[in-house]
Amino acid sequence: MVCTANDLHGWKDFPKGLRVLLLDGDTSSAAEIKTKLEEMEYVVVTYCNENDALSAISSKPETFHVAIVEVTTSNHEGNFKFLEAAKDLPTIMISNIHCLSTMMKCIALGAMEFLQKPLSDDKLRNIWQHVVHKAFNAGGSAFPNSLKPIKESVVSMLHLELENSENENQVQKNLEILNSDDDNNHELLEGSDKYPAPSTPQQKHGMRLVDDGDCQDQLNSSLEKECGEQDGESKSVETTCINSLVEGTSQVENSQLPDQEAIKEEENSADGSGAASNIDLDTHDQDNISSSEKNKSIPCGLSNPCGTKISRKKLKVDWTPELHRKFVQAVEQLGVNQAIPSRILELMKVEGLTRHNVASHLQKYRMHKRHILPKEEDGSWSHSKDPMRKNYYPQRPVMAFPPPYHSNHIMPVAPIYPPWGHMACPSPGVQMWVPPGYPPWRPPEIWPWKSYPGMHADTWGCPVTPPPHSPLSSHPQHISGFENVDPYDKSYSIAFSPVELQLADEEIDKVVKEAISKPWLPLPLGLKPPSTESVLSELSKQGISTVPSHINGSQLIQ
DNA sequence: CACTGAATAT
DNA sequence: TATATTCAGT
Repeated sequence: MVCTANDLHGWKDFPKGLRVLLLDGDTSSAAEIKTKLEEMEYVVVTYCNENDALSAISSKPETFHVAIVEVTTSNHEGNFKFLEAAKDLPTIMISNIHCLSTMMKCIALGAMEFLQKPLSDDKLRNIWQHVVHKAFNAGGSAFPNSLKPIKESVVSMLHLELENSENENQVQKNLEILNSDDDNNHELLEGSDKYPAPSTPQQKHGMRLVDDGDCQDQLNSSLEKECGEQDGESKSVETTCINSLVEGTSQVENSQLPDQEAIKEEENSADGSGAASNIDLDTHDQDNISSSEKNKSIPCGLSNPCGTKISRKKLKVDWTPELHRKFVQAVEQLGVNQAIPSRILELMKVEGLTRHNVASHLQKYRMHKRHILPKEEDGSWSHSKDPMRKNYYPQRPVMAFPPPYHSNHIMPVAPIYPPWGHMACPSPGVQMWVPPGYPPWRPPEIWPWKSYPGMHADTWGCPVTPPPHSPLSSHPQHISGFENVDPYDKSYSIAFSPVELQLADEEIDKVVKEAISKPWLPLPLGLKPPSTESVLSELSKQGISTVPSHINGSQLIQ
């Protein structure tokens, strides 16, 4: 298996958001540390006396991942108390005092580390390592729930290393040991957890083992995923991890310089379109030695002696928000009915992306647009659970932009309805019938897709322009064509309000057309199939005098 | 043959 | 689940 971005996802983001309890009687020192930590994207809660801190951890033991506790000559009894009370919380003692016995006592009582003030940035930055350490060493029932995701994340990564290193027996052996050690003994790595973790815990042993060029692309795309939105600090943290993974950098703290290469490479690949970044999906010059035997590349696939650079299994494309945004943009530019993989591919201009990749993604995209994933089949849809949804109208089908509008940001949709508009743009979510009791349409932003942090609500591209009106506000009464179609309108399932009644005619028109174009779908409540005459009459009212020949074609299904 | 879109596999 | 791969149809 290759390094997937997902596998690394949890890891590289990991330090970010880690919750730190900071107990420091010296408020200015506390503030300084808090500031630093927050710059490093830790979440810090400061306490100035141990009682507050104690009550905090006793009432909500899962609140924090790690604690930093100051020891002074005057308060160390209290802090020792904290230390004992916070056995499950990786705790780092900090102090101005240089008393060996105090240090020893702290450590003996379970502190992970004893640091002298002033704290270096590096020490602070790496406190997450204690969390990981604890996550792997804390056993049994004492294992804090808050650490589980972290452990899972790391386990996932280690597992991945295992699979990636088939070509290195030594490495694999080490990893097996490491993996089998997950649950308890880490002598091999750390000696014993009675002793303080060094400031650079041995987790790096595991990381160092990852040495597979295969990861590079994926890592880049992972990087790319985050770069758009995150500040430099967090980037440096994550690339720190990545670098140590890829290059075997052992000193995590020092790895910021090498980072620049990766970042630069990525920046270079960013095109001029203004997109935040660009994926470098390279599908031709690397090998995946661990390619599966089942694949056609079968027998000589493994460590093929003949092939220096064999055609390796393609990397999974990670459809990052950015990549997806390009995709959606391309689809929108093309218009739904022109959005075929090859053209999307052209418009996306993403190197290495294949038509197949796009086709696959397009398939999924369409599936969701057709809300093929029926969830909430109960009646709960009528009263939106999502407060946003209420104000969100899927208003109109995604239409092609005229060429001048091909900018790289999502344009307000000024739909262009070609004569074949309603046919050309089935926009199934918009026009599809909804059986009674069935969720009429789910705005894309609440699709049950994996939601990327920072993924914009319109990332899935559909309603790019929130309608200027709510159903109860001044709704233009004479919108031509189908623009007024509002499949989400409650009028399908809920009593018509007086205002909504104004829409009724339009809705009926819409319904009629829908019925014509999709005869296989059930009619909405209370409606009978229209007669051909009435349909034609309605159409002519809309200025459509002739019914396109394909209007009844089953080709509409596609 | 090259492509699409759906089905199926991983 | 997300993406890749396969497959049938054009």
